[in-house]
Amino acid sequence: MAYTLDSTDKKILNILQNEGRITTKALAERLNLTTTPVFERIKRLEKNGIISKYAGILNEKLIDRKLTVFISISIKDHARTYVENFLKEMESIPEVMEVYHIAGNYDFLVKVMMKDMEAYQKFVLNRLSVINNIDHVQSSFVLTKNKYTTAFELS
Amino acid sequence: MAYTLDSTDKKILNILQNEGRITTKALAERLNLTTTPVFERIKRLEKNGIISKYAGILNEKLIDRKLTVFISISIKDHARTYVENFLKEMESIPEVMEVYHIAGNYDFLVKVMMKDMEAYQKFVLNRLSVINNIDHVQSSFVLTKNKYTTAFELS
DNA sequence: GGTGAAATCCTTCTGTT
DNA sequence: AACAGAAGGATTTCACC
Repeated sequence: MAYTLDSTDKKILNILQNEGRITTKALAERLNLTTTPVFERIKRLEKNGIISKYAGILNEKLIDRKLTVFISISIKDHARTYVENFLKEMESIPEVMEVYHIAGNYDFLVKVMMKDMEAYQKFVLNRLSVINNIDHVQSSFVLTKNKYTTAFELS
Repeated sequence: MAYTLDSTDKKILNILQNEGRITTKALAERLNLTTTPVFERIKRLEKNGIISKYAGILNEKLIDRKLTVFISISIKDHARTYVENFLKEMESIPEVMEVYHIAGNYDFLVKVMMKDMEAYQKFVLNRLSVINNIDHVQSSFVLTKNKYTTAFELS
């Protein structure tokens, strides 16, 4: 790695991962430091890309995106152009939140979040099934989200 | 829904989802508004739980969590106590980032992020295989993360 | 690595339309 | 719903340890 995180960096990151809008001053008080070193450390962590962004996380139920589906997809032709075409297509669809190239029974795992089953049907019909390189598709519908975090526990 | 989001709310949310630490003043300037209405709208969106939190998002490669695995798990006994026991166990493991109860070929989808394959082996051996209600486990190793966003496109 | 202080900028509230 | 203005805080830089 470019450099190592000391215990103060880790404490800062553990807090910022869960309270991204905390003031530097409040963060400094929790660590029993003054604002200057904390300010400088945060700026450094941002500049080095360790903190890649700050995200306001919305409650999907309250903005009418109640349906989450994980779609396992295998493709027929694994030639580069076909794979890139598939990925470009997925990239352009706003309801597609995540796309992973995976090793295992399928080639890709795709997470979509949408309003309801009708929207999902339309997505499959109009966006997925029109890609003619697709071999097999298996949809896993999320019944409950039992755990979800973007925060790593740094120690 | 409790109330509807107007177009100003949506613009605020679209920005805060991607720039969670932006100042109210800078946000207001982008919308050609003064700080007061923007400040009040943000507070309301937070209070109503539409914005559930602000998260600093870290680059997993730079903090030594290069391996992501999606684990599909089916359980033998679906009695409530067994399910709750499984979920409690997953909840307590920091490398487990996400757990979904799903409908489909498996019962649960679990996302873990760890240092390397050795750490994953230890996780399977010491945390997963000791749960004796587990029937079948299928691991999908992430080769590349092609798309990842926590932001919904509100319009 | 850290502190303290000063200038600047932002937040937050009140009064007004 | 939004604006303008003001007081109190926070950010950011700088000199110093």
